[in-house]
Amino acid sequence: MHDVSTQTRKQREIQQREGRILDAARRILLERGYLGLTMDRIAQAIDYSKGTVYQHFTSKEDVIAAVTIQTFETRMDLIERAATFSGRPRERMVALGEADELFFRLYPDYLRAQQIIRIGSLLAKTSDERLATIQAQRSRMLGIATGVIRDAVAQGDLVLPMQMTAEEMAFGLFSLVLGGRTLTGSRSELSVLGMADPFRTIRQTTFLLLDGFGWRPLTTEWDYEHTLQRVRQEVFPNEVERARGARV
Amino acid sequence: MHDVSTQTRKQREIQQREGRILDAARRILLERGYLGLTMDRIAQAIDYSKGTVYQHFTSKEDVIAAVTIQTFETRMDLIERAATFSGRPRERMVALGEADELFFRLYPDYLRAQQIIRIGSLLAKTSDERLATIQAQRSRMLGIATGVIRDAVAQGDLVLPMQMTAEEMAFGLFSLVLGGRTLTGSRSELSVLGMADPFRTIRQTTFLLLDGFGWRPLTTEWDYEHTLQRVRQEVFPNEVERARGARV
DNA sequence: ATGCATTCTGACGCTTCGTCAGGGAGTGTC
DNA sequence: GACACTCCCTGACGAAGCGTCAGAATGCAT
Repeated sequence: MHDVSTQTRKQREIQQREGRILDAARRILLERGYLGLTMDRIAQAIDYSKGTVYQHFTSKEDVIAAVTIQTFETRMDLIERAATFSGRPRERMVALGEADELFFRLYPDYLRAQQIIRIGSLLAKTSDERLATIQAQRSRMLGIATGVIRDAVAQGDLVLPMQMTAEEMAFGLFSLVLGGRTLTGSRSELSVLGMADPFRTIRQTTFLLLDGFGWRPLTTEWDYEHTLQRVRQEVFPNEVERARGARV
Repeated sequence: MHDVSTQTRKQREIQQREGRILDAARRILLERGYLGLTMDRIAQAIDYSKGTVYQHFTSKEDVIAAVTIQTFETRMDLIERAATFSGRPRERMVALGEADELFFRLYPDYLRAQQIIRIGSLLAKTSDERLATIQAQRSRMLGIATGVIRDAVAQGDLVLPMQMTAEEMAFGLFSLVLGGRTLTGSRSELSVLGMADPFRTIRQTTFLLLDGFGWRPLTTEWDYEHTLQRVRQEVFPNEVERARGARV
């Protein structure tokens, strides 16, 4: 073996380069879309040869997967912070929703990468390891949501309706949010719908779905707008500020 | 000008070929995914040269768009039939949901094509005319949903909650269904969720969302399972039978 | 048969992908 | 400082797909 510090320097350089690749990919993806993202372009952007890029990623789909994995960590960070919010379980669920809304406002490129990756035949081109990571991330996020649901049941705030499981309820909530974001993402669909503030609509619909679940206290019994204010001030003051700045 | 009937024969032939192209594309898309769909492959499948395929479509994305447009007509057909179902407005909304569920059961390839087309930079490669058609189709479908919502309001069964508009409510419903289908589409996500019957879960969640909207009669006041049975028997006997056969 | 119009074809140039033989650059040894 | 060794980087290359277009083929009219 040779000098450790030198070894490390090189390794650090490589590690760093991976970050630069992802940054470049993110930018290109946002500017030129999926078809505009090419390995040559990435290589040129980071001023290395294509072969070097291929030492980090097996394909351009693999790069995109890595982009989503990286950004997902930020997403989880916000969600985990939201989960620490103290209050009735339903208030914590509202906090989770707010965390995710802020996330999508702050990182609009995530949605795009996500949608590309979701296309079956593309995901198949990523490395197995990355695939497993994505799987693990999803289940981590799901765990937090079902956890809050179970807490609500334990506290007597919620009786699972129609013999649904906590997972099925979480599935419903995720569906609503994912679908809403997807529709929001394609400008043309929004214009058809003539929606002013899709984020607000998704939020309101989520509130009403929770009412439909019979999750106490209902919106008629509790001021969730106030809860929202608290979450924003107490948990996400910086993010709210940044989201205000970012035009989405 | 020459003989009209001959002219027509040729034109019919061309028309017919367009159908064959779409059929082939659908099949290839289902079997080999987006990346496996190539213009050469399509040409080979219909036993014509690539150039001929290009006389119908400008690009492979254009083909996919045409696939969705064609299948969407089937979707609209089911939805329009559902809209004729007589009953309280909420029952008609249930009928719409059932129509769409049957549609996705019967034509699973639609979801795939849809997701591809939704990716911005791909949609950009389709012809303007097709783009306009897609736009028109969406607004047609939206119109039916908002129509039912407005009927409910007119009949006093529904008071729009939280100052939402009919369009925003429709947006919420579409979001839920679209998101649910998307999650259902990717096997890996389902396995994480451990869902037995995602279609049922989406249906139940929709019911509960309508409850959340305060749309009378609520599930506690009315047997919508019975409504569902009626819809299936009275409007979609054939489709239900076919859906039973199709393993999705 | 001949001319004309319309349609079809596949070879072609171009782009991107992913690979890999060969050329550094850095490190350790004497 | 020379040499050997390892690790990393490079860009040229074959393969594959895209979209085009000059020319062949087909069908119709006279």
